[in-house]
Amino acid sequence: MISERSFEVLRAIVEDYVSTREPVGSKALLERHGFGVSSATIRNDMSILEEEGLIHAPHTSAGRVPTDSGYRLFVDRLNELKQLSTAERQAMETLLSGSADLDEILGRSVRLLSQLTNQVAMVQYPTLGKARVRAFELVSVADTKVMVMLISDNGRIQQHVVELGEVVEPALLAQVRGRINELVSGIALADVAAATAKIGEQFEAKHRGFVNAVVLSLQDQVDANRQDKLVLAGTANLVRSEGDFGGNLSPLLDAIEEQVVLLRLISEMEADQHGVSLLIGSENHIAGLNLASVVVSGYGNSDVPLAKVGVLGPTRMDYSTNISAVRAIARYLSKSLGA
Amino acid sequence: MISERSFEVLRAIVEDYVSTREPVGSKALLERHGFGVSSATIRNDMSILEEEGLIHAPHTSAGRVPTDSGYRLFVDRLNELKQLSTAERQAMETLLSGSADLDEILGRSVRLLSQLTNQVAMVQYPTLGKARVRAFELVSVADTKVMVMLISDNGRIQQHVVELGEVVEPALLAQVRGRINELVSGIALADVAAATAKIGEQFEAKHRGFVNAVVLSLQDQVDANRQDKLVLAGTANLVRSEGDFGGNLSPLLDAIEEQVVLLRLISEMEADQHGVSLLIGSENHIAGLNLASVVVSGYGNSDVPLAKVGVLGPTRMDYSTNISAVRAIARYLSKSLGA
DNA sequence: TATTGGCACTCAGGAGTACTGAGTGCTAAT
DNA sequence: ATTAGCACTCAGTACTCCTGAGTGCCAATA
Repeated sequence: MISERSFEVLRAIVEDYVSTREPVGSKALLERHGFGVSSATIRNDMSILEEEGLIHAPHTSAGRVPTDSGYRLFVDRLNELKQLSTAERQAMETLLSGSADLDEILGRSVRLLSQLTNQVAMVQYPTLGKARVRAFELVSVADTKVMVMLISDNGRIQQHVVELGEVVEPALLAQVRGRINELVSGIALADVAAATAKIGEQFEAKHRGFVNAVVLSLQDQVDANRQDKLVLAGTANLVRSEGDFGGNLSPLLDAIEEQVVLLRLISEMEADQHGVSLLIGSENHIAGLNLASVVVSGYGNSDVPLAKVGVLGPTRMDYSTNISAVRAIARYLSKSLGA
Repeated sequence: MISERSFEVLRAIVEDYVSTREPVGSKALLERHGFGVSSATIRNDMSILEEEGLIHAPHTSAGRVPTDSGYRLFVDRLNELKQLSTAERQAMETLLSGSADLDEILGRSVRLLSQLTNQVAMVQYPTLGKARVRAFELVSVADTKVMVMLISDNGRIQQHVVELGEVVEPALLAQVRGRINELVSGIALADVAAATAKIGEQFEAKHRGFVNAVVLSLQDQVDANRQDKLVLAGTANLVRSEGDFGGNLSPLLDAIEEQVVLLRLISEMEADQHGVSLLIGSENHIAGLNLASVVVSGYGNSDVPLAKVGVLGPTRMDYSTNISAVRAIARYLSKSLGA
């Protein structure tokens, strides 16, 4: 077990390294943080930390840099998080004010989060989980096109325009709309496919093409909830911290385009302290992301998280700020969507 | 006036420089393109080109690099564009197949364009121009929330969820919906505000709050068409050609986040040859974009363009490929949205 | 007049060398 | 357990030298 002071030294190293981006040496450490001891003592502590694998010297005559384990210990012992500034709180308030639909809420949140943290921010679309159908709508948008809409009781709206290839009379449209609504209103999304499976039979043969097209679109929309989507913002921030990634951003950028990888990664993360979970550097097992850290939190109406929100950045990030920003945004999302 | 061969030399320099990223010298030029002359002759031609300001030597003992004017002349004399490969055509076909709503079409197009060109692709949302209202819909999505939808006759759908702060009965909802529809169906978008201005008066006082909230949202949506939006894709590509921007991407990234700047830029560009217009390097007068080129084309139902689509990249780009890709996507968009 | 071979000249970029100073590890003293 | 002192290491910088790709010019040629 390392001593209390040794840990303080680790903390100081992490903080200095994060803010200066340069390996920190024993003397510089003394100047910035007034430990009541000499540099030799610090050096002893540092050598202990190095034995424990918490810090590491890039080369003999350089200072030390935290290892992934070092960051991990630092974070695990992080007891007070940096507070959001008043300006930041204000931005949150403004954001909160205008009520809006899901897309807009997520879009704004993710942009705000990326601004607060200067990292790449990501929000996962909420899975519908146990959500139920509130209403089904069918709206004519052109002679041969209808828009199929599915509204869930958590406020999520999905829609899709279907090309029918034939003109459909308003009366029939209304009839189909009514019939499907009867069938699906109030049932769980998971049951929609079963409930609508045989609806075609209830209509005359010549209308079945149309009815089936609509039902198919409806089922697609339900399915689309499973393969959830990710909204990203602030990719530009990656470029600004290119140095921290060894100048090689390609794997990162690829992972970002390949949203699937990120999605799986964040879905598998379990919340720990502060309701936030993080993966530091090589703790994630994705090739090319070993210099990156991910901070995520769940959000949702109750204690059951609907989905995740978080940031991605270099291991050399300001964990304290980022954790509190992610928490704040998660709280906001929970409040906005939990209604 | 420069001779025919001198122009061929310029063309070769542009092509070689674009593909190798290195200043091209007289000897290298001879090897790749078998001009029937000696390197000394080429050098003479090059010195003419340099006098004309079409090429430029980064330093005495280096080869030549095209200047902005050089690229410009090259592009203006570009008579045959690179054809899309069959694979690329196929991708377009696939894209074309699934019919979809506006967001989806634009989203897919912009992604495809960025893949075809390896540049940052951008599509401007179509302004509605002379579009008319096809239908107005009011859908209840939660006890105190309704979704206000506006469907235009060019297939564009806009929607917004409005928080009412009170529960509204379905009957009233239907009534309002019907009334507004009567008022706005078929009229030009520009006239919506006028048509709905006094509708509140037609309802009982206790319902006016609700009615006005709905009408306000409707008017907002019409207004939103004026301040058009831009969809971007492939920002990551910028990073890959970082070298061409002198390693300083910040102004570029800023311009991209500041969509306004880009929007103004592309709106002001007038189509020239091939229906495509381009700004090369310092031809655009935006600080920080002087190493970037922009290729845009209008798209729309008839000859009247609704909006622009294009790519942004380093001046050292493959203009031929990019121009034809932009044209192809513009054609596709026109076809998809012109219906 | 246009083209060519030849030659002197230039200079970015790579390789080699020396120097500096931040930082370490160790040891003996407190 | 802490400290002062000291020898040692080595990344980064600065400097020099060298090479070779590339140019510009000129006199000779077609």
